[in-house]
Amino acid sequence: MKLEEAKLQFIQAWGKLGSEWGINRTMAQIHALLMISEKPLSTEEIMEGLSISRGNANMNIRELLNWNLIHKVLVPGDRKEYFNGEKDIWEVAKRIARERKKREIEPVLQELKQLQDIEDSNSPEAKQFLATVKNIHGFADKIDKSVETMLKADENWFFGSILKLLK
Amino acid sequence: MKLEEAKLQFIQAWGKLGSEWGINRTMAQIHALLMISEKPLSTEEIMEGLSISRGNANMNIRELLNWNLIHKVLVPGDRKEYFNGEKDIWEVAKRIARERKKREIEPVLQELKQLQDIEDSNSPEAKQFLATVKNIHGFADKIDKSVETMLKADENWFFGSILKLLK
DNA sequence: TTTTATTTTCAATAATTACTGAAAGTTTAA
DNA sequence: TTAAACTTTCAGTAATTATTGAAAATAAAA
Repeated sequence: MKLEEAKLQFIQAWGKLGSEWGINRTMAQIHALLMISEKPLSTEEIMEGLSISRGNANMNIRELLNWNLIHKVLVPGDRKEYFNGEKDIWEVAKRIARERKKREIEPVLQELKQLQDIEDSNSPEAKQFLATVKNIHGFADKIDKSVETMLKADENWFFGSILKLLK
Repeated sequence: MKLEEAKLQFIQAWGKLGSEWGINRTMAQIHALLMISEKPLSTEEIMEGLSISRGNANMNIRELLNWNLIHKVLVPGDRKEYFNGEKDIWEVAKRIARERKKREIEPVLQELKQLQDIEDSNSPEAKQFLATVKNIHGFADKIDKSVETMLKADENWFFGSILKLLK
């Protein structure tokens, strides 16, 4: 396979994976493009590389900056902004985990806690409800703590600990 | 809070969480409804409970059956099908993990393996590309193996192993 | 059989989400 | 200043994804 072909396929695959997990396809594609580029790219180059409009490129670049998945690079003597992508996938995973924990897991934990405070908690209906909600709450809390662990750990330690269970 | 109100809020929350993670909102809501119901529900009851059409209910029920997240229950002397949901969230997590590993992680692993086989792998461009792809491939493989571990483990063992790292 | 209850399918439509492109805004250099 | 280079915004549009509802298919009962 030719390099250019492989690059395009990689970008497609990353975009597809992103969209399957609730991340905008273009955002994932820009991220992919920057991960495999040896040098930082400008907005123009990103637009060109993915055949997308300036507006689309800009919006998704901002979002990737928010997620800390790419960084702005200043090139001396050039007014344009350039961007480079984090290339260490362990870092990428940690940053995604950090964002999603904050945006999605924590609010659900919050809500589940509230839902356990219901009146007339003695009917069988209420008991079933409370049992399920408590079960999920406990689980979500463990996930939350596991993500925290992962954010503190280094890759080898983290996976080492899990994988040695496999034997 | 009243039980009925809490139930509705739970269904909303579960649907939102699902859609944030690439799972159809209605599918997640039906699953939520069945998790907190003490008795199996018919298609009619699900339609009613969520104010959705028969077609929508049917499609998503089939999909939940495929994912093994709900089960068909036969009520003697009744022609209708009833469904109940898995209420143990650890089981739910394992079943979702199993499906997504199969549908999404495995194909990506496959593809990443192919992408490493490129011609002219000596240019700096190609080296950057290969380094990133290998990095991701190795990572995805670890995730894949971790999910396998989780599928074999029981909940306490699994989380115990991770959480004790936290101290 | 024929009738009735139930489930499945799918074309049409609605809802949601993403994208474009041009105008407005901002920054730097002349 | 003014002009040029660049970035951001956002209304309009396109693309995608989800839903409806009625007809067709299937299964059980009469």
